[in-house]
Amino acid sequence: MGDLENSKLQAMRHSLAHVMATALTNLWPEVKLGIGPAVDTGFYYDVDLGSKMLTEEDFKSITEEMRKVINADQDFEQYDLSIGEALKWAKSNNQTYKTNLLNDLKRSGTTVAKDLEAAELGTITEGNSAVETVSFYKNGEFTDLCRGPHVESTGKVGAFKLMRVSGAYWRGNEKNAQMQRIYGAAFDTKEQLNKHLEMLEEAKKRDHRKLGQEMDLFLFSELVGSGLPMFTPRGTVLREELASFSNQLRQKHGFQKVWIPNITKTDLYKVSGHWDKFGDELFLVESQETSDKFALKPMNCPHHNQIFASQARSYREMPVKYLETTTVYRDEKSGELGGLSRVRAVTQDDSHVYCRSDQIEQELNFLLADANELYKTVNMRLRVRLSYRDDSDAYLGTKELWETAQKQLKNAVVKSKLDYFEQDGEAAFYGPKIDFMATDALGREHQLATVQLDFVQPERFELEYTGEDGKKHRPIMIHCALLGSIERFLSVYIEHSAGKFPVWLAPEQVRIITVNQEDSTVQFAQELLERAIKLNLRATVDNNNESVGKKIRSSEILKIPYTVVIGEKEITSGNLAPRIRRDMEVESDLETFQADHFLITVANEAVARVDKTTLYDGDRKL
RNA sequence: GCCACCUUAGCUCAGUUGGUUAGAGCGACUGUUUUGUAAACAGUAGGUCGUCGGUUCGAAUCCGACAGGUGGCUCCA
Repeated sequence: MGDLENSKLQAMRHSLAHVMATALTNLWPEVKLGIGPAVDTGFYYDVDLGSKMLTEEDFKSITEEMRKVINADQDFEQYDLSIGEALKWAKSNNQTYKTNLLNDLKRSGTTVAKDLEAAELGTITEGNSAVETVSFYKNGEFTDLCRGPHVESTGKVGAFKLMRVSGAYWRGNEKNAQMQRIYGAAFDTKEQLNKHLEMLEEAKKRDHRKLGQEMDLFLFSELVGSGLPMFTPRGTVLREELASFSNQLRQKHGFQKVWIPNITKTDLYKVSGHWDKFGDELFLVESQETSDKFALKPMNCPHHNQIFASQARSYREMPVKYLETTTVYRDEKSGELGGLSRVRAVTQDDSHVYCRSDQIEQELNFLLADANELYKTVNMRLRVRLSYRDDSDAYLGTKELWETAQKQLKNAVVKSKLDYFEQDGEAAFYGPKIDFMATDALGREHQLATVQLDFVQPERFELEYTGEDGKKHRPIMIHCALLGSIERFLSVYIEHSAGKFPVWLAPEQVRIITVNQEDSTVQFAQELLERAIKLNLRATVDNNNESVGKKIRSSEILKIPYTVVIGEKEITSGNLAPRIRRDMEVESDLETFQADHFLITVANEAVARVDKTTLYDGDRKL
């Protein structure tokens, strides 16, 4: 989409916010308006209706009122007022939020206007000079403080649908009053809107919480507590296959597995500096035997540092690389939890490199290659953001160190051929980083993997190695998680794949169904199962007293990739006609198999992590 | 943590304006059937209606608190 079209769409969406505000004012004249910008897929307006609580049932009347405003095709007229006059307008209309905005604009030298507000209000930030005049838009009887731009008239606003209402703090600050935010989706055409709504529908069908239950992957229990997922045998297969893939990739590059306990004395975090950073998020553990204070680990690096520091290190053994898939615990605020995407027990496929500053690039090459391979295998497009420091003093470590590190970061990324962009001021205070963005089958972007350089922890823990010169040197640390957190990754991946896992990840790869329960049939099925298990396949026999159709159905519901039916025919011929999950692409000559040939083919497919699944494509429903 | 909404059997859901023993489908179990590529038939067992408290002659239904969930906000990356 071109910039021009894009800005037209933005104007249209923003105009719809005004149309909605007009409708709300018509319906509830006492409404106080906050701000109403265009967003990604539509628009919203924050409003204060006093004690009136909007629900989705109000959408019908609001939408009808909006239709009236649209049908009246009122012109959007722009005019300027001095700040003083604008304040009078706000006061006489009892628009206290607008008064608040105008007062800030008046002394804009001191205003910290958020980007959204700046765009919405047209705050002139250059030179920090106070604003003297402000822009208004009027349509029909409705007037609003607004920079625009708008479409010419209310009749030209495209297709929209009110989506939901939720709470939102005035100016995004939790100390301020809470307003009601009404969201609408809006697009140029009805078709585009429908396509968007269809995508949301599809997303709902794939919701990992729904599939997690249907496919028996994971669960929560009120007795265990919120944000603490448990995984069934099926879900655990997914976790372990993913983790072992992620580990294998790095083990090929010299990473070694380590193991650490899940709790530690809090002193560890006083040394690392995390004590202050984590604050309330730290789960504290009380010892009944000693006076030591413990905490559940919220990250692994300080523990790993102890392993590194346990010996005198030579430059010859650098880099030292540790790997561990382990769970960290963070006490998130209750309202922030949701499904597997935000949990309180987070399993990271964590790794740490301790290296010399001249080895950064080489190590990054490895990690980028690993990330590339992992995301290629799970069929997600990857792009990266290089997050650098800016000129402020908010960073630790020398400028020279930052410069050489950032240069190596960029070299490695260029070499990896990944799409990338660079951003100053996005680095952590302790080092620059690479953030990976993975795009799922519905086009949504997720941040999963990260690679971060760290100049601070080696300092805090006084990590060192002896150089060629016989002197002590500080290593650089590189933190890396390829999946990020397994829980979060699964929340994304289950929706990405809609639960149609490729063979290597499928909790159950082959299901053997018997046509009847006669001894010969069951025995043949049992023997086939044994051969499958010898090939490390995850297979089961279903010899329940049910119709074949019924048993096929339950196999389909579990999205098992291959289902074979065993009856008279198979027993006599020794050939199988596997039923292949519908989304998988198959070469035509693979339709009937000699039994062992079939099992070996599937086993090879699993080992090679071949992915035959076809992903969602908006125009082609699967 | 804040705002709104939600919580009835393992799952998905009915349940009139508060009124006897709270229903259905799927699943589970038992029996009949011996099944050929997405649902055979019959029967049985499952619920202190999330928990605690209140209003009422009477509460799944009304009110409150708490827990859990959902959508946002804030946070986090």
